[in-house]
Amino acid sequence: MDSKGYLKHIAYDSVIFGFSGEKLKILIMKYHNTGLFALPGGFVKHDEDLNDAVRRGLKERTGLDDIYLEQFYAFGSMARYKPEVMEAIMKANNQTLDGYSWLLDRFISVAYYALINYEEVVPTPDALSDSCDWYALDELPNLMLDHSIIVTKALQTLRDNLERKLVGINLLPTLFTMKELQQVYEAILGEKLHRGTFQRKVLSMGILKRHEKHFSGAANKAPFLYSFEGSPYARKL
Amino acid sequence: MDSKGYLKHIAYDSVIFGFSGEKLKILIMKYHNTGLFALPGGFVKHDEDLNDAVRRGLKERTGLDDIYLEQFYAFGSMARYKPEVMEAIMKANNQTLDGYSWLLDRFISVAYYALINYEEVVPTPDALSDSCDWYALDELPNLMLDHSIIVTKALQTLRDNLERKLVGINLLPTLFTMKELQQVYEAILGEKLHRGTFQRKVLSMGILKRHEKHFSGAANKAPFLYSFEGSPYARKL
DNA sequence: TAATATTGTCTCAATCTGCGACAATATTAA
DNA sequence: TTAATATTGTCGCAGATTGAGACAATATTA
Repeated sequence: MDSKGYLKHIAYDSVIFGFSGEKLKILIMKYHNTGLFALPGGFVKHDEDLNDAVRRGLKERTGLDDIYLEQFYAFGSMARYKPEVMEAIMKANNQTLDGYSWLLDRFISVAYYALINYEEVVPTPDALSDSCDWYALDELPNLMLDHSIIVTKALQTLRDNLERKLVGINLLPTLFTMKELQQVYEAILGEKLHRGTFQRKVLSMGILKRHEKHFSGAANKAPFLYSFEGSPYARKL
Repeated sequence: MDSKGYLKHIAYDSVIFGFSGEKLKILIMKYHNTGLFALPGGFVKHDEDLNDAVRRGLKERTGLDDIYLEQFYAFGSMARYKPEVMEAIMKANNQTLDGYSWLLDRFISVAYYALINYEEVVPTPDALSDSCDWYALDELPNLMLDHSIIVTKALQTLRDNLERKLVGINLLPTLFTMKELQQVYEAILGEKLHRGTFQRKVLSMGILKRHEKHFSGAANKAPFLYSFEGSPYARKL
C-alpha cells in the first residue's frame, strides 16, 4: 500500500457542466507553473465505491452534495499514457517523486459528467492547481492528455440522453422560465428550437409545475415561473 | 510486476449476445468444481489498450475477430468485492495462491457487450472453466458476484441503442430474411412488432440491399434475402 | 387445380411535428 | 391617457410519421 491508500491504475475525470450567459460551461483546473489545463479528477480509495470517489471530488471542487452525475465511458488506451506529463506537474510543485511513483504508472480513467446549478457553485482549486474556473465550451484552452476527447464524448452523451430524460433541468435554479429552459436545451444541442413546439412538448410531459409570474421589469408580458415536479430526473446514480 | 503482467484492480466482463431459436442468448462460463457461473472476462496487460484486451478475450472465447463491441459501464462498488469467491475458484483448481494473491484484490470491472453471429462461434472454455455455453436470457443460471446486474444493464443499453443505430444486424448472418431481422428486434425489445410497420421503417433507412429469394421449401411465398449495406453500423469501437 | 401459409405492399386513420399567427400582457414613450 | 414595443401563451394548419388492417402475389402440398 505505497499508493497513499488509493487504487493503482484507476482514476476518474469529471466534466462538470454549468449554464450561464446563455452558454454551456465546464470547470477546468490550471496546474501550477506548467501552463497545463485539465479536467477535475482524482483517485479511488481502497475501501471506497467508485461513484463515491467521484462525489467526494465533486464536493471538493464545487462545495455541492447531491449532484446529478452520470458515468459515460472508461478511457483505457495506451495513447493516453504519458508519464512525463504527471512528472512535470509534480516537479512544478517542488514535489519529490518519493512515494509518488505510482502516479507515473499507467491509468485507466472512468469519465463522468455532472450537471449543476451554476449559481450555487464555488469553484475551488486543489493543492496542485492555481485555479478552478468556468470555461465556455467554445472557448476552452488546450487540455492535457486526451481530456478534449473526454469533453467531446461527454457532450455527445449528454445530447443523446437529453431526448430520453429531462436532464436539462439540473442546470437551472429551482424556479425558472420557459425561455431559460429552452436556452439550456439550445446550448446543449447546439441549435435553435422553435418556441411553440418546444413549449408544447415540455408541457405535455407533465413534469413542470407552474408558479406565479416573474416580473423582470422588461417592457413585455411577464413569463410564468416553473419548477420541476417529480423526482425521476432530478438526481441520478 | 508480480501480477503476471496485468494491471492490478482492473478487469473487464463481456456480455456476448447471440441469436438462435428466436431467442437472445449469451455466453456463460462455468468454473471447475464450484458450481459458479460467470460472464467471460479477463484482465488488461500493462502495455495493452483496454479495448484490445477485451477483443483478445473475445477471440479466445469465440474464435472471432472483428466483433461488434460496445463498452457500457464500469462497475466499481465495494459491494462487488468478495475475495472469497476468487479464492474458492483458485482452490477448486488446486492452484496455490503463490504469485496470484493480486487476484484477491479489489477490482473495478469495465463491462462490454458484443453482438455476434451465433453460427460462426465456437464457444471455448478457459483453463479455469468446464464450459463456455449459450444460455437464453430467460433461462440464465445464478451468476456470481454482480454479473446478473451487468447482464441487465447490458440489455438495457442494447435496447436504448437499438433505436438509434441499426445494431441488430450484427446478430445475423450476411444474408437474412426480413422475418429473421424482425425476430431479432422482437427478442431484444421483448415485444411483438407489427410486420408492415417494421418492414416499412427498416426499408426506408436505405441500408439494406435486396438479393434473390430464399426458397425454404415451405408452402408459401418465398421471402427475399437481404444483406446489410454501408459500414456505419456493421462494426464499432 | 384448389387449399394454405407467408410475403410485399398499400391504404386509412390517428398522432406527432414544424412553423407561422394572434391575442394578451408589462413597460416605456408621447 | 394612450400608443408603441417586445415577449409570452396558445392555437391552427399542413406535412410527416406511426399503428393496424387488408389484399394481391406467390411456393408448396393435397
